[in-house]
Amino acid sequence: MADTKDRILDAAEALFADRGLFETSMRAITRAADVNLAAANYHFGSKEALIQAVFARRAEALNNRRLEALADSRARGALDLEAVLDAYIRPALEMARDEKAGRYIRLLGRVYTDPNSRAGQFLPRQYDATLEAFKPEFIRLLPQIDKTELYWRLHFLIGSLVYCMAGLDMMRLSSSCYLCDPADTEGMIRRLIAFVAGGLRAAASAVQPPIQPAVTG
Amino acid sequence: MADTKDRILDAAEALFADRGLFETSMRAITRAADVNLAAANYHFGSKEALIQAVFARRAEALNNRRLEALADSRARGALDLEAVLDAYIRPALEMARDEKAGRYIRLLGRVYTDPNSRAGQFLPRQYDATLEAFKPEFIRLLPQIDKTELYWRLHFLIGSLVYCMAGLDMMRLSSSCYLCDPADTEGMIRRLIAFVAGGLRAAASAVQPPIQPAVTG
DNA sequence: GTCTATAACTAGATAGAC
DNA sequence: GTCTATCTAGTTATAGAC
Repeated sequence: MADTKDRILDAAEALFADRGLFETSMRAITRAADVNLAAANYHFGSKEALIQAVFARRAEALNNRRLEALADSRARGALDLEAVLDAYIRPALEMARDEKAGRYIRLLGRVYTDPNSRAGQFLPRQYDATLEAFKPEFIRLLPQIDKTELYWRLHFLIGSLVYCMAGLDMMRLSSSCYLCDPADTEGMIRRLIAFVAGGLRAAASAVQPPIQPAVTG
Repeated sequence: MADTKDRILDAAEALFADRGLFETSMRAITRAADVNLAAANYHFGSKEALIQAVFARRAEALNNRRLEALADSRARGALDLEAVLDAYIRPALEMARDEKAGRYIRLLGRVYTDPNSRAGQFLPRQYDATLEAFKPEFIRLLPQIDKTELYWRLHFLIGSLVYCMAGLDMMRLSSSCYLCDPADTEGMIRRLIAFVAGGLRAAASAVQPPIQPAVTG
């Protein structure tokens, strides 16, 4: 049996992932957690603080799993591009399969594209350092790609990943995706790695400089 | 001077993009539009109906620009993978530069990862047909990629694109992206096309079948 | 730590005058 | 079509008994 604080965090995490931060009331959370409304405010102080607690609880675990995966691969000496991508992508998508932590991954995928959400203010702090730790590997493995280009590509990579995290429910968005099995985590991980590896390795010359070099307003 | 209905749509679109659907009250919208609260309900009936009207207003324009771009390229006979991607990606990201329609693109990018938002229910209907129109071209241009693999890759493509649409504000997510200029629309379009083209073309063999073929729960 | 009760406020929607 | 005023129901947060 989880104690009150954990039950509130679990219920909040699940409801936030399903309905959104703002759409979820403290009353709905405490009802789901079978806890008194006043108790939630006693433990967390405010809804805002509860939101932060929900995110803080899992961020460190995800960061650690990514950094450990990178260190493990490095220890085995086999640090090619696919291995680096695996270390970054796999922890997130495997966590998505976990019944409880999976709700956090879905939630994270949702608020990631939400710059004005309150989450947009602390998420960078929670995940920036880990991305920075991966960056030297990308630079080393893709010396032919200039840095501006590379950073754009990392941006695109994160977009694909976040979209997968946000929910495989979204696959309905295209009716034709009936062939894709959202439950096939391993297939999704491998396919995503192959896709972004291909994108990262694409010839830099494929991008011509803008037609109007610098004078554009 | 726009009439009342358009002023309400404009204000709603802007506020929805900045704060989210649920976070924006009818009062905030009518205040921004300098319109009476009751007038908004008179014209649209409910907040829900107003939300639908905001999305419906621009969806057709975006679809048409994509389909016209595809037809134009086809008419010029130069229909390679990059041209197809350009026809799909450019209309969205160029629209993002427009002062008014740009707010819709940001809004669209945000709600796209929000399957439980009310928007998640009508967005598929609004954009599915257009994606279907592009799909035969991808199949034709990438015959070596099997369909399941290809549909996954289209999913990843949409993820990258949506992330770009959602906001270049997000680039702050990684401090190192100071090199990327979010205002460089043309550069972003070309780089995104190069990236996803590389991903779509990646060797299919890069994805091995899952370790446990079919028996996994 | 947990509860009841409630304060203080905001939401969407509408009735009815003009 | 546009307004004021208001209804009903929901929200966060807290005071104070236990």
